[in-house]
Amino acid sequence: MPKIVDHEARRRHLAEAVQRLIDAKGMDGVSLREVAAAAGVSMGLVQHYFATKDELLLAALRHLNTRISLRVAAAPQDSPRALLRAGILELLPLDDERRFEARVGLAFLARSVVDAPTAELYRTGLPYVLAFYAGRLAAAQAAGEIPAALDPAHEATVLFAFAQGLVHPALIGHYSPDEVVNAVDRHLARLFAPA
Amino acid sequence: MPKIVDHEARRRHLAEAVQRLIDAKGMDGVSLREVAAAAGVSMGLVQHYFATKDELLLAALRHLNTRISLRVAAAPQDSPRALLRAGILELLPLDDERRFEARVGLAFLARSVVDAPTAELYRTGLPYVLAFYAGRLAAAQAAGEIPAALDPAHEATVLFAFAQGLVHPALIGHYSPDEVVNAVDRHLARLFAPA
DNA sequence: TCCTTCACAATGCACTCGCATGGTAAACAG
DNA sequence: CTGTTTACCATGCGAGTGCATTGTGAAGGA
Repeated sequence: MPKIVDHEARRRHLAEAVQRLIDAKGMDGVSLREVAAAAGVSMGLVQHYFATKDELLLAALRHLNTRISLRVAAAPQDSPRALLRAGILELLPLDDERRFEARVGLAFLARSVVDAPTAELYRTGLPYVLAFYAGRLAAAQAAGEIPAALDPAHEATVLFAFAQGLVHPALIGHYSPDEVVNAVDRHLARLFAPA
Repeated sequence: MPKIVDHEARRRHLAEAVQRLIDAKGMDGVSLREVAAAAGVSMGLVQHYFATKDELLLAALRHLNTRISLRVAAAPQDSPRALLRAGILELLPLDDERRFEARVGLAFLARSVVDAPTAELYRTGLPYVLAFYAGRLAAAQAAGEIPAALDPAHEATVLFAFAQGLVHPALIGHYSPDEVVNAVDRHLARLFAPA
């Protein structure tokens, strides 16, 4: 047996280099050579771990998704409302880290329109995201914090779409982070208003 | 004076070819050669009307914006509510034409993250779009169709972000056109509910 | 010791890219 | 007619692309 290497660590390292490149130059600023340079490795290594560029990009997207998911999962589980709020704010470019993720994420969103495997990733992931929101909404409903007449699934759709729709205006500077948080809080306040 | 040519017509023709290419292959599927081929002209002509590729892409985005704006402006001016609804549905991929526009628009949205001139276009355009929604909401308020306690500017933000957030899930097939329309109508119905 | 296997590295290839260059044809002014 | 201006076309260049190929060194099993 030859050298022992942590494959997953290498792949993560490369995926992060890809994300940094997308953040800096956009999706078409990503070339195998630049990825290798950004990761501080040779181009041969990149090819060793990813057979094609498509695989590399897909891995970068998966890595992004798991990072965000982990952060949401690590949010304090206090009240359904707080968890819901945290789950929304994690998607919005409120600080450097989330701004980075939002920029990269938007590039992949656009890619998914013309790349079937990328679209498939979103298509399978979306139900889980919506179920998360709907679940918190239903829990709040059970606790009597939200009118029972509301449909959690529909409210989850509105909430998620609303949050997603805030991303781009925030990225180009139309809304400040404070304005984004305020907009979200006003929306939540209305949901959690007494019937 | 040499040959007389309709410059704007030529530029529009090229801009539409660019949009078709973006729809088919995404933003990085656009090359000067392919644009020329898609437009049925020589590559030299493309260069004659656009000094750089960036200019060409920017023209394609402007052309897209004016097309959508014209359609919204042509909507029946019945009630504020109907106009508001029409103004939202025009942005959503409910039929082939709007689906085409949404796909192209999303590509430019992603580009605006890394291309300053593109971002500038969105940044200057957004206030007008939001003002359109806020204006219709205020009119409905004046007519007593919407609770006076609501803030038109905030509701415009929510409405527009919500609509924008529906675009991508609809594009990848998570929501059918009917589901999209229903979601919008449910949101509107709540706004227009008696206080 | 040999030999296989894995982990890379280096190079080369065929292709595409945006753009610059240089030419030609047509239309009108003089 | 000549000259100038505009509208194009064809070609070429240098740079960069993804990927295939080949080579090399190290780590263990037999």
